[in-house]
Amino acid sequence: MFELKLTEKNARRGQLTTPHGVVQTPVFMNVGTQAAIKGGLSSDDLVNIDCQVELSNTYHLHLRPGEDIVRQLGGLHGFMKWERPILTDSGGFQVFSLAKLRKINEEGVQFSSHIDGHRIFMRPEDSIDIQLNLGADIIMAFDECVANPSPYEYVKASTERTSRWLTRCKDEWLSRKDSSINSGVNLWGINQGGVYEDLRIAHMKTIAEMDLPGYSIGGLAVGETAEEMYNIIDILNPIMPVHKPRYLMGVGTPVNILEAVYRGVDFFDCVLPARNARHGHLYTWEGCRNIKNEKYSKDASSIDENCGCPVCSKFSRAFIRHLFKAEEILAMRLSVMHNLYFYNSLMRRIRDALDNLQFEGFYRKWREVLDKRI
RNA sequence: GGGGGAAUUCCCGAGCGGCCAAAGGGGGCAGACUGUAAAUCUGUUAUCUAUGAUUUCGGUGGUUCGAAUCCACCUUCCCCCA
Repeated sequence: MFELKLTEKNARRGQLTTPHGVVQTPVFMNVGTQAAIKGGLSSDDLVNIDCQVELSNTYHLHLRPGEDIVRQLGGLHGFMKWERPILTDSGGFQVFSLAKLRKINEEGVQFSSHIDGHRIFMRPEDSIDIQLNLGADIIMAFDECVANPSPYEYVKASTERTSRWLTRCKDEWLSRKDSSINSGVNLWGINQGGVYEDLRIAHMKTIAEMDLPGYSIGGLAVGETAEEMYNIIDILNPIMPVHKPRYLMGVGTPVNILEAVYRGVDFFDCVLPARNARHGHLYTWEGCRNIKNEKYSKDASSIDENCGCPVCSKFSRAFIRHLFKAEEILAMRLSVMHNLYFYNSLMRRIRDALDNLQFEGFYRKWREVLDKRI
């Protein structure tokens, strides 16, 4: 259950209780699509970088190793030895990201496996079944993450289908959850509608009536401008259920997150910090730096002098740059640890600011800094 | 001592008379990335007073309207025979 502890303007400070513990919000969920954080981090590392929730993926784990194996090995928690909460995404994002490898109809989505091409037909019921077998604490409705730009008529039809799929997801969840390996599992619905305000509002009203334990905003950060994204959040804010968690899927940059917290969002996830880390773009409290740049070749200081992460307490910029140039996997491991620690500590600072009712000032200060390139 | 082969831009390497500042790869430099088909992808990599100009293909000289490409000699390296 979700408890809204306090608000400052639209920003919210809350906590979510799950079968695997309490989550303090606003929170950034660390993405481990295939039950692993890319870059070589283990569940121990996740604890050390202050991760509250780990996120994995239905489509990818269904293909490999398969949810039956995961279930036999204790669900995702036992499989990857992670004791804190887990959220699984439904495969809806793969409807978008693997668009060339799938066909949609009313019944569901036929994917051609990106690994070997074999066909997988995924209905909403199948996505829920897989997620229940994976044993997540929060499972997501199976939706179509609609590409941007898309014609109004397409988005309208797609969003209406996503509503029908949500009913099927809810029915499957309700009838199956008590006999699943994690009976306390919650299903969250996903809002779609592209950049069309009326479709967004109509869809949110429809899914809010279904009285699900949580709601997310999907289909953003897929090509629209940041202002369009913020506008969608703004128009949804007054019609989203107040006492239920709000999750902005797949977002975003540190400033995106700050702006979205300011607009009332509680949950986030994004591959950006991990992917950027693997590519040498490291976040600091002065902005983002590309550690591979030549100017760091002799720099003895840490990635961020003001960072308390296990990497910054020890290693120099020059060393990490060298590891990238030498293509040592340690470059990625250390960089991913740093960036995820940065995101998790950003969220901690946001929560602290809210607890002290000083988020407004925090927001105004850091929105100017965090996306800078240095 | 005799015979044969090779020298190309940061490196390897293609080119064998004009379409060559010179393919391709590597390396270098920089950029992109937002519910992860991403350890991926893109740009760039002689110089300048830059929609043009100048200097480059071991060196020097020559043939030609025109040479990285043909000729002569020189230098260096590799292989084979003695």
